[in-house]
Amino acid sequence: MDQLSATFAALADPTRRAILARLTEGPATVKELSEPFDISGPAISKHLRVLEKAGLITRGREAQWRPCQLDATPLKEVAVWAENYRRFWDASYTRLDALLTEMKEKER
Amino acid sequence: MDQLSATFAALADPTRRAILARLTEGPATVKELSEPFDISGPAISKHLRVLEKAGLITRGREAQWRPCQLDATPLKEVAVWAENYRRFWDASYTRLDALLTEMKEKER
DNA sequence: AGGTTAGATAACCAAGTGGTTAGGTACGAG
DNA sequence: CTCGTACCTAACCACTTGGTTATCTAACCT
Repeated sequence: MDQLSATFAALADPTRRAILARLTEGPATVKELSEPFDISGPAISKHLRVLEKAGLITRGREAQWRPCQLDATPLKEVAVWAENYRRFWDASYTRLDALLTEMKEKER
Repeated sequence: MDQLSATFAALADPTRRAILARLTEGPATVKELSEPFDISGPAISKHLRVLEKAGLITRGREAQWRPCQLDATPLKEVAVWAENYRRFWDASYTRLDALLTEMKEKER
């Protein structure tokens, strides 16, 4: 699986997006991350492994804790990818397109 | 499944992203879309249904053809979502953060 | 040494995914 | 009317996913 696909797949789950959102406030242990959710520890562990494989988090070691930290670099690729489609949703780009078409019309 | 999750899930497949890329050049029939890929028609049909459910394409009817058209509005949500993480990857934002921290230090 | 806590792993399950082949529908052309 | 084309649905398969419970390791605290 390529990097971009892995990132999109990781982001497709609301729990994982919530974990990322939490990590914007700073590093957290697995226990802290699991607190807001009504699912078991192993389930969180799996989510974290998916996020780690996608390169969205890094994990350290401190005694019996394994603190997680956000790594947003893959999200830059996502933003860049999405931006390529801006002209298909952005009204001003649509107007620009219309203007260009009009100019071409006048040229003839 | 919420809208954003559906969009991310749809984008997690390279074939579907390639289909979207093709549709930026204008509408296309199912046959035309399937041409670049070495997979069966039904497989393409399934991909198109996923894209349609995610609101990324719309489909018309013209005789025996079912032309597909890009609808990029869900991608705007993706771009907005990703932008919220910009400060975690963008160097200039990091520098801004450092500046703000420095200013706070001086205040004390 | 013994108990508690943080976390990972294993084994399992139901549901979903991406692909296939086979067969059905709808339309245009001869 | 019949044939070919475009497309869909159905049934199936292997694999993945998101969850569970049970069990393990590692570190800390008495």
